[in-house]
Amino acid sequence: MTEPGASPEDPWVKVEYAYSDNSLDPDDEDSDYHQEAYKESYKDRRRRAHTQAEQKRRDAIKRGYDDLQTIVPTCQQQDFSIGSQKLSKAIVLQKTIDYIQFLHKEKKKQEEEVSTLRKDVTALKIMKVNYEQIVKAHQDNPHEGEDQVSDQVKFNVFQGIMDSLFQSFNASISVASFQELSACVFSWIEEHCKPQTLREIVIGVLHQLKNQLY
DNA sequence: CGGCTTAATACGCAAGACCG
DNA sequence: CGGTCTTGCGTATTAAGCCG
Repeated sequence: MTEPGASPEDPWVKVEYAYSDNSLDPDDEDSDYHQEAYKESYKDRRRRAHTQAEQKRRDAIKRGYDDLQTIVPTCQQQDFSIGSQKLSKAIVLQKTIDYIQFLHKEKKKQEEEVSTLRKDVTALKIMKVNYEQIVKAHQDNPHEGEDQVSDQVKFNVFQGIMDSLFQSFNASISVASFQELSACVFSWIEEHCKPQTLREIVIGVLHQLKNQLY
């Protein structure tokens, strides 16, 4: 950076600002000896300053590698036959990359697990509501169900549910080939076999059968 | 006053020497 | 062989001076 007041035409004056040296007088411009000596001093000072700056830069890089080795668990594993050994920079970098990739995979796995657990919670909540309804129905009419339900009744319930599902399936899927059918099945399941939909179907079938029986 | 030029300085990289 | 140090070089940044 240029010091204020320094003339660009006279670099050695600028040097006086940047690297002041009491042993050399930059004002003594008549002396070639002093000029040369000052030039040399300037060069030396520049070189030293640069060397120091470079050392500082290397220190910063070294600190970075040391920090990585401290932070990354796979860099801390020790070979007990040798003891704690310093890893090369290349190895520290490679292990760091591997560790970051491992963390990414772990994160993805955990996100998938959370999603699955959320779905489980929803399903369990629905089941809980159903069981509570069953319990309430039993409390309202304690003698209902004491008679053994016949296989025929069970079959009728199952048949009613399946019939209802088939109607929905048949109405939503109109395809020309088996390949098309295969492709449609999953989207139909996702759309029409949601827990809430199934619950409504089952309730409808049970109501219908109940009316028929009593 | 804003844009351009110039010079000094800061910064970063790479090559080569050296060391353990 | 890997790390460190020194040094030269190129580029970016900054400040001063000049000019229309």
